[in-house]
Order: sequence, then structure tokens, then C-alpha cells
Amino acid sequence: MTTIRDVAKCAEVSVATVSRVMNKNGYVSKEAEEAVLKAIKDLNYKPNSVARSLYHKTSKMIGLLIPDISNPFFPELARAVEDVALTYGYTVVICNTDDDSDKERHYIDALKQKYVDGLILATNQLTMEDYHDLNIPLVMLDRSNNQSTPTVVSKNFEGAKEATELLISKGSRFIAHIRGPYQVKTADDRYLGFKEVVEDRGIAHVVVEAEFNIKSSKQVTQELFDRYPTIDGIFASSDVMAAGVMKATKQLGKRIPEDVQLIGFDGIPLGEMLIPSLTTVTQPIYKMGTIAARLLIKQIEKQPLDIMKYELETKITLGETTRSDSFAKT
Amino acid sequence: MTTIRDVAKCAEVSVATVSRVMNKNGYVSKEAEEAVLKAIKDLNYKPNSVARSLYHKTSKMIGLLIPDISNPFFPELARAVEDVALTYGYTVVICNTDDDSDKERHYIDALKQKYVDGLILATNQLTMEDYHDLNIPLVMLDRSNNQSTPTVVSKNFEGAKEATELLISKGSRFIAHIRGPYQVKTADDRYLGFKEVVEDRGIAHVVVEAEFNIKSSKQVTQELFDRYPTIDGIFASSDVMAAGVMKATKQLGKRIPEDVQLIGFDGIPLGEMLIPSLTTVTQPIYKMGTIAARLLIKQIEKQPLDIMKYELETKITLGETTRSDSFAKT
DNA sequence: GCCTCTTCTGTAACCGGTTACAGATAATAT
DNA sequence: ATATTATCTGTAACCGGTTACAGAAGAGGC
Repeated sequence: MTTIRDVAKCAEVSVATVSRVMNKNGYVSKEAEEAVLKAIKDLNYKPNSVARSLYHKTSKMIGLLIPDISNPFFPELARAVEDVALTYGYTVVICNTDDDSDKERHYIDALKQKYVDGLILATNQLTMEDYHDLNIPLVMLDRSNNQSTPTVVSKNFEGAKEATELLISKGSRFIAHIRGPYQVKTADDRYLGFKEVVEDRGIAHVVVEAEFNIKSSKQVTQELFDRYPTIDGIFASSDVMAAGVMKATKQLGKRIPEDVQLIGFDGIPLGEMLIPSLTTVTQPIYKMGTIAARLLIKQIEKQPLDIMKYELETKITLGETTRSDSFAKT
Repeated sequence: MTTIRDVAKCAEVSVATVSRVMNKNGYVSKEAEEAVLKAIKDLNYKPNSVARSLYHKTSKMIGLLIPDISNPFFPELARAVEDVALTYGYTVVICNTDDDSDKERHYIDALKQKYVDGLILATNQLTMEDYHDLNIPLVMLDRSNNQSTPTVVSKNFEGAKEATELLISKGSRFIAHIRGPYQVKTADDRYLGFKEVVEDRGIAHVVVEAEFNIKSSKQVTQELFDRYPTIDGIFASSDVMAAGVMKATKQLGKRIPEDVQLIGFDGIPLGEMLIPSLTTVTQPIYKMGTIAARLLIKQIEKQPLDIMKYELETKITLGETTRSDSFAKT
């Protein structure tokens, strides 16, 4: 490995001069600069970022804490964060916390010891105090629970309202909502949106909880139809859950959308792959990731933030799990 | 931030003693050890891994190079690598190369400068020489093109043979294979397995190329049926491609599996979510990831490798895209 | 009492960068 | 001619760990 001292020797200058050339600061004569640049090229010198980190107490790395990369909502988010990070010269470290606070704490400690420059939190099992004590820039992504930390979320409440209204407008009169876990803020917001609409409109409804995976929602759906066979519309809190609903209805011999209409939430690629394709509330996932990354990097680079909380618009993506005409079945 | 010097001062010993206590080497008296441990606890001291890295020239980080984390094959692989890495105290840095050699080179340079301890390559755009010059432990995952580097792949050739035989045994007589890109080794192996069986058995067949995404395979399928409407079996080189096939056949009014049987390759969770659920050649994806990670860490820790090339068994997962009886339609 | 060996400890150099500081030279102002 | 400033350069300290080395103290053998 070539070091700065090798370069200095080769260019017959001091290490300080080499450093000045590389960082373009301080005075360096034309000749010295050329000699250094030539030496760098000849030796194929790449400065060691660990040494740099040690002095600057920064690492050009950011941490991305997510529950689980195998949950299909997160890869696109991660990809967006990485794409932005790359253009600014940052490296992303993805950590799967499994919503386990010990794991999360462990990762945060490890990252801190590596002088990680900032964290994007798409998971939050710890208290805000824990995060605050870190003394590094933070961004909350997809989960907001705090005013003072920059946040990127989509309009879960409004999206859920639209989803529910869509089901009603297309003829559903007894609607079930399969909500996500109670402690998850986004699941709560979607539930509240649903609740507001069905209560306002006086629509029969039922709410059950499931985890954000296919197995759990499939089982919950089966139980749901067991008890309420007349349900004719389902709003699932995520697309993966909606896939579970489809599995269950298929087994039960219910037709989608003729007997039961279905709408999901997220807009992950899976929805399009399903047959029938899923009607869903699409979040701008990639965009959320890019905004979060930029927001974090701005903080790291001490630029002022004009907006602290981004609430992005969702939009309905019409698939084949809702009926095309409003009164196909009454 | 507390440093080792703070701890030394607090415990009234030298930094060397503190270091000796932490690393459990060299002689330390009982009293000194206790004082140091107390100081570490009182000050909540966490050694700085950057400083450690600088001295040891290692980072406890490994790089995972994949084409694209949003391709659903990779999250599970990444998850497996991370889970193993975590238990050995390593941090994983995932890099999306998009099969772009410049990007790959850039990432490798960046990782090298961070003293990354090893790399898992699930992508290979560069020549083996490029990798070899790095002088750090490597593992090839899912793509093998070299004898001297430890490798983890599944039996693509054999899996493809089984897939083709399954279609035939269940009655398909004109089979199309939608293969992956020519330069990808795994796509080639699957193609060769298919070729051997159809040629051996004298089955009518056709092969077309597509990318590993839904859009491309959907379009290719449409063109395929345009030209060969009598195709009654399709072997897709990946599950995502198979989803594209399903989309296309749906639009064309062909029924699966009554008119056309379909089998994919990979065994990603998506397959189960599809309706009908996908028959596929399941690779032990998670296992591949864990083996690759262990193989890499063994090398990093200078342990001998007993096996250089792992070729893992695939298994057929029967879904609803193939017929249950052998002669449903002749 | 003297020598050897084990146990224990601290000083200082090192990893590979960055930069404060001081010293040297050249250019410009007075 | 002298003072002032701008330009240029190298030495050495520093970031926060690790460890070679040397020295001190005590135990045990002769």
C-alpha cells in the first residue's frame, strides 16, 4: 500500500505539500503541484480513508436502519438512499434491526464507533433520548414520532381515506381493514384514515390486526370471513398483506373483485405482478428515500434545512382488484 | 467522546495497561484490572474502531457487491450475509453495481480505502485480475467464473434439467425457454440444462432472451406467442420473469396451467404470492448467503477451507402453474 | 548476597493522514 | 533601503488506538 510519505519521497517534497495538493488548500507552487500529481499517478496512490477518518472524526458513511431488507418495501427505499449517497461520496451501511431494540442499540453503537456521519431511521424502537445522545445528524423515514427531528413520511392518513372512499364509491358496503401492528405509527395513521371515512359515511366495518407479512394477513383474512362472510371490501395496510388476502380469498372461493374488492398500500412492484393486479395506494417510495438521504447529507454538511417535515402525496393506482364500474354489484 | 487516555487517567494507570485489559493480553495485576474495568464502566467507554482499524489495517467490515437490491432475488441473500456477519462481529456494506464495471470499480476502490476485510461478489463485470490485485479475501456468490476463488452457487444446470423434465412429464410438448442475458453464467447454465433435456427427448422447443425483469419477459412472451401460438410450456430463467410470462398470458387469454404450463427458477417469496402460485426451481437462497459469508470470514480469519466450491441442490416447488395430473390435456 | 525469571507497568513510536506553526523567499509598498 | 505582505515549504504534533521495549519489583534458586 502506498502512503502519503511514499508520494512525498517520490515527488521530493514533504507530506504537507502532498496533502495540500490533494485537498487543494494552502499555497503550493506550480512545480511542486505537478511533481506531486505525477507521483500520485505513477504510484497509483489512493489516500487511506481510515487515517482521514481518525483525524476528521467523520467517515463519509451513513447508516440506514430498517426492520428487514427482505420485506419488499425496503429494498427500493435502500436503493434510493444509496443512489443519492453515492453521488455525494457517501457509503451506506444497511442494518436490519428486526424491530428489536437490542439489535438496534448494538448497531448504533457499532456505527458510532466507526464515526458514521449520520443515520436514517426507518425503524424506531428506542426512545428519542437514545438517539439524541448520539449527537449525530438524524432523519426519520416512514416513521415519525418526534417534532424536532427531520422527517420524511407519506400522507398515510389521507391515503387511507382515499382508499376507503374508493372502495365505497365502487360499491363496497361492509369493509374490513387489516391494520398493521399497534406500535407502528404508519399503521396507526392508516387506521385512523379508514376509521374517519367509514364512520363519517356510516359504512359497516371491522378492523383486525396483522403483521406486515403474507402469512399473518392470510390467516387473519380467513378468520375474518369465517366470522363475517358478507364482507365485500378489504383495505389492507400494506401490499404484502393484500397478497395474503388474495391467497385467502382464493382458497375460500371468493372472487376478486366481483365478490370482494381489495386495496393495498405501498405501491411496491409486487402489486403489478399479482394476478389480478393490485389496486393500491402508491407511496413515492424511491422519492422518500432520496429526500431522506439529501436531508441527512444537508445536515451533515451543515447546510440549513428549509423544511423539517416532508409529507409526500400518495396516489391511487387502479389495478384489477377493484371494480371498474361503480355499481357492478349492489 | 471518551478516549483510552481518559480511562487511563480515571483508573490512574497508563494507556498501555488499559489496552492490555481490553484485549486480554500481557500481564496486568488484579488491582489494575479492576480499576480499569471500573473506569471503563463509569465513563461508558467504547473503543474507537477507526483508530483500531488504522493500526491493524482491518475494519471488521465486509463488502457485498450485488447488481441491484431492488431485484427480489438479492434481499434474502443480503439478509443471510448480514445475519452471519453480525454473529462474527462484522458489518456488511451492500453495493449496487447495476452490472456496471465503472460503478463496481468505484465501490471496490472505496471499500479498499476503508480497509474492508473481504468481499462477496454476486456480480462480476471486472476481470479476475482486477479482483486478484486487491489482495483481500473473496467469495463468488451465484456467479462462478473462476476456479481459484471460493464459490457458492446452486446447481443451475441440474435444476434446469429437472424443470424441463417436469414440464414434459406433465404433458408439455412444445416448450419455450426464456433465458437470461448471454453474459450471465447462471443464465447460461440453465439454458444448457434445458437444451440437453429437450434435445435428448426430441421435444419441440424455442429459446428467447430477456432481461431479469418483469417488463422484458412480458414483452418477449407476447412476441413468442405471436409467432408460436401452440407453445404449451414455458421455462423462465427466473421467478420475476415467470411473473412477466403470467402477465402476458393473461392478456392473451391463455389459461395457466390448462393451456400453458409454466415453471420459474429461484424460489423467491413472490412465487407464492402469485395467483396461481408459481411452480419453480427453488434455490436455497438464504443458505447460499450464509455459506458465502462463513466462507469469507474463514478466509479473513486465516482458517483453512475444506471445500472451495459449494454447489447446492435445488428442489422443485410445485405450485399451481403446472398441472397436477400428467395427462390433463394431450 | 547474587543471579535469573516472572510479573507488572509506563514511555514512546507507530498506523496514515491533516494542519498549526515557523521559517524562507519573493513581490510589493513606502 | 526597509517594511509589509503574499507565496511557498517542511517539521512536528495530533487523531485514538496498539505494542515493542525497557525498567522495576518480587519470587525463587544457588
